[in-house]
Amino acid sequence: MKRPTIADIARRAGVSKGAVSYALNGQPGVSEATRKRILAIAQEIGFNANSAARALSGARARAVGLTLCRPARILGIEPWFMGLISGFEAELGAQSYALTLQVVASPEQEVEVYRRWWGERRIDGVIVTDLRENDVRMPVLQQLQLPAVVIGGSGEAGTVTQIWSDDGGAITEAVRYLVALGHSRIARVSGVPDLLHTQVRTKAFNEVCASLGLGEALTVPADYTGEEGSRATRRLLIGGDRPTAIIYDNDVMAVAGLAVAQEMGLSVPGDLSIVAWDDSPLCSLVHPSLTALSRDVSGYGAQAARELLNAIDGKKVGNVKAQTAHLTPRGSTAPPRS
Amino acid sequence: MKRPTIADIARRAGVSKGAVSYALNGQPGVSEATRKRILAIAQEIGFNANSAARALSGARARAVGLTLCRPARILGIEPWFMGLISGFEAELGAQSYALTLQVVASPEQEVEVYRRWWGERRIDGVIVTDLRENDVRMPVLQQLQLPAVVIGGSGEAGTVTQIWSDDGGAITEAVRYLVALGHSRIARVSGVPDLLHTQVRTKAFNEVCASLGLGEALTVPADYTGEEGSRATRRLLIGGDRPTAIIYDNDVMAVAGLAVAQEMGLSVPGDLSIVAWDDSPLCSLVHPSLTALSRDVSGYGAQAARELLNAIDGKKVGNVKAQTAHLTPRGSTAPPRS
DNA sequence: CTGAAAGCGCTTACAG
DNA sequence: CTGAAAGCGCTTACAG
Repeated sequence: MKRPTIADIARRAGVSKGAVSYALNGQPGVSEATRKRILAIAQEIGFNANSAARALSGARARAVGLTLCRPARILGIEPWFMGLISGFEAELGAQSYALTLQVVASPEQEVEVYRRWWGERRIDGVIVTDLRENDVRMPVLQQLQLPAVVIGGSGEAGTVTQIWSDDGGAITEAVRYLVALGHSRIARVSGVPDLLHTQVRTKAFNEVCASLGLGEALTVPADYTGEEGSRATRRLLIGGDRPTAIIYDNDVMAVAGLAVAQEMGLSVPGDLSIVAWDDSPLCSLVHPSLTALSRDVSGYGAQAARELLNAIDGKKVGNVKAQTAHLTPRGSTAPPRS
Repeated sequence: MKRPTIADIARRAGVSKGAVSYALNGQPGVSEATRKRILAIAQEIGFNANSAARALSGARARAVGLTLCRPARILGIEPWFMGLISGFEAELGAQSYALTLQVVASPEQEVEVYRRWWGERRIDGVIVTDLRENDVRMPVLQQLQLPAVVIGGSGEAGTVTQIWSDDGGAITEAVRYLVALGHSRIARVSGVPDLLHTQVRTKAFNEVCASLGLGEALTVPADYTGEEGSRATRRLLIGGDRPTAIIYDNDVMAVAGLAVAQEMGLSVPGDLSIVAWDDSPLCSLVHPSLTALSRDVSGYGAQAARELLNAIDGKKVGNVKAQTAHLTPRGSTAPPRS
């Protein structure tokens, strides 16, 4: 059961190994008839080029890396990453690129993994998520000259291709919608404050609240987990002048917030309106279903993969703006009961 | 910025490349002093062995493969897979094995991916999930002699190492608990009926219901998605003689079922008790929190990875029984309101 | 204990 | 259009 090599094909076709390589890779240097014959033989014997040999002789590793820096307990229920991953796959699979995954505990570990992967030539590029202010990974990517694409930056020009979306615009739309419904006390439960896109959202939230005369814009920082989402929600609802609407930075915290409201005997949306970021099936799973800022997460992932493949091919690309999330009203938002 | 090779180390240490290789891999053939010197240099210049070269010269690819055969929309919210993945990682990372992921649409595609990966020598083994009756993947694994470990089989001896858990025992415990609370009309919403562990659960459910004299054990088949979970739940609750308790084969469907009950004006647990399989943070996220059959999913994954590494090392291992899921009572179960 | 060399399976200039 | 050969960076028998 030895796995077939180009030498086997060459022997059966009566040509050199070089010719087989050219034929298989669609390079010029073999006649059309020979190419056809070689391809037929390869097909017949179930040939797959040894990826190690290929990578070693200067070609690509044909794999890209993704590190996931979240504790296991949150990774599991945040639909966001799996949505991204299936988007990557749609694009990578088409080009038979593999996706190599590693779960890490900190950005420092991510850096180590990047170094190791790149040193081992195990991957041709990486997809970077959760960009932070002064992110430790960026100088390393630059130093290693590791092709990369960053997801979730602020859109500011940098040294690495970014896929970003106008989160500020999206949150502005959400606030305007709530105000139109009659809300004036609108609070927000945010994701990790270090993340760049959290900062973008916070800034936009503050601005729109100010411009609409809503007074102080209250953002309670959390970390995307259900536990922190619950805690932040309780903190907001316990006060005397409690908000009539809360915007959450992800769907998991919004669902947790809904549970807290129910547990406190508040009706949603009667006493409290809820808006979730990152619409996912989770938002439609609960009762009432959650109004959400929707975007095509797997499309976003596919776009990122496409840009990364371009970067690997040496095509320098600037930042790419993805679709802005749009509001999908569902059962969790309504005029406040006065 | 050329990446360093063993030749660079050999030159700096004044030894041959062979000596460097022995030193780096902990093989005998170099003196302790030389080994130390070589390791220090490798450390200093940030050497990582080129994985392609290593794999090509007969060593391992140091990667294992995992295919995920679920539509993107469900993958995203099912905590199960991410839990498994983080378990794999805990074990693989420690041995610096990489995890290669591919999302596929069907078992037939999984077979193709296995063939390609193995042909390319891209991976040393695969983790197989969602075992079905007469699974098309099994003969291929055997034919290719591809090291593998199967998750979620029935525990019957086969040609491939299995990690399995006693799902029958777990569901029996859940039914007994509900009966002890006073329930007699207990229904179940199952996962995909083709899957072996679904069949194991169904059989055990039927048996325990019969042995406790509960009459016909009603299982409505679904597919793990929220949509089907809702549909199945509606179907069960619409009838005249509706169940007072429902056991769901995963957490996502249980959450959907809870929403349906709420939407129909039924109180949980007053009018309906709910038990979810696969306890995950999702179960604690909703209100009321869901009673669940818990197990350590990422521990399960770690165990699977460990067995796979053993299989790759040629150690033949029999089936491994993992911890049986145990009942974690929460707010969604109570005596039925009569 | 160490060095020189073959070989893994490809790709790719270089000759014919 | 095709063949013969070098080379990618390791590992591993084989001599010394």
